[in-house]
Amino acid sequence: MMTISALAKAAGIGIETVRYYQRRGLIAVPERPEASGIRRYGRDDLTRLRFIRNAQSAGFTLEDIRKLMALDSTTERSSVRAMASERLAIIDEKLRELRTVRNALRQLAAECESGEAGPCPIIKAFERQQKS
Amino acid sequence: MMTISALAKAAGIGIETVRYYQRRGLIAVPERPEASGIRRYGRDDLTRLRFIRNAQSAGFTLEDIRKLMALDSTTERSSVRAMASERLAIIDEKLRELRTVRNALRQLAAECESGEAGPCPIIKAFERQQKS
DNA sequence: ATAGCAGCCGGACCATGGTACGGAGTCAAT
DNA sequence: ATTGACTCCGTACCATGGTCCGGCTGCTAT
Repeated sequence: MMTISALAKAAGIGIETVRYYQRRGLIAVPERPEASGIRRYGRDDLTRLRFIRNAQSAGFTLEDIRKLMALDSTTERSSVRAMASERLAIIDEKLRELRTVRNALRQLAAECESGEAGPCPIIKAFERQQKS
Repeated sequence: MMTISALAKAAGIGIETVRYYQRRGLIAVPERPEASGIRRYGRDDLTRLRFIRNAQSAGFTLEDIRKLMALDSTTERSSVRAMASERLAIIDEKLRELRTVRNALRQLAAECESGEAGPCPIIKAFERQQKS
């Protein structure tokens, strides 16, 4: 069991953020133990916080994440599948996009590297890979 | 030459967004032609708007983009290179992250697909690929 | 010449994801 | 038993990237 600051540190976020998640209903607010004002947190809380971080980098919003976690212990498989595959499609799209953009940037960096005369054609570099 | 609404439409954004970019100094506010109240926009403006969209999907903030465009016509090559390669590193990291996350989601979807008994282990699915 | 749709403009408002503040209570060490 | 560090809690504030509003002016067709 740990205090909120230990928890926040272990999860790599700020204390205020933990409290913010509590307010948003993403993590439970533990009971105060036996007439103490200080709440204690356990491994489960840490696991949930890590889940939140990972899900965030998957592009889920905090609201999505709240719903996902609510589904975790239910047998609502179809909802979970739906959210996962929807997000999967978005991620695949984002991956394609990022790869394209990376290539454009690489090109730009390369062209900017060679020769020292005149400006780098920044806007042009992006023009060449107009997407959609 | 076109009106603001034609410009916005061509760029795939809203009129208000165009005006917002003007306020932010990302695109110029054209002179009103000869005692008319209506400003006219040209291909250059469209090019700039498209550039903004592309740079945004590369993860540049509007402020970054403003700076980049300001550099476009200067000979400040080193600044451009610095911004490009910094962003490039971030994008590569993001790509790695997204790929990991995608695999976790795939796994989740797959496990959730097979069998209809019990809950899907959502939180667990992400746990397995704890990053950094 | 007048209706009615656009454009112009400043300022207010919005959602997301936090971050900071201040006053009060708690706890451990000196 | 007092100090100092930490906790709790509500509320306010912040940055980003827009979006909406209302009153005004301009333009065009009838």
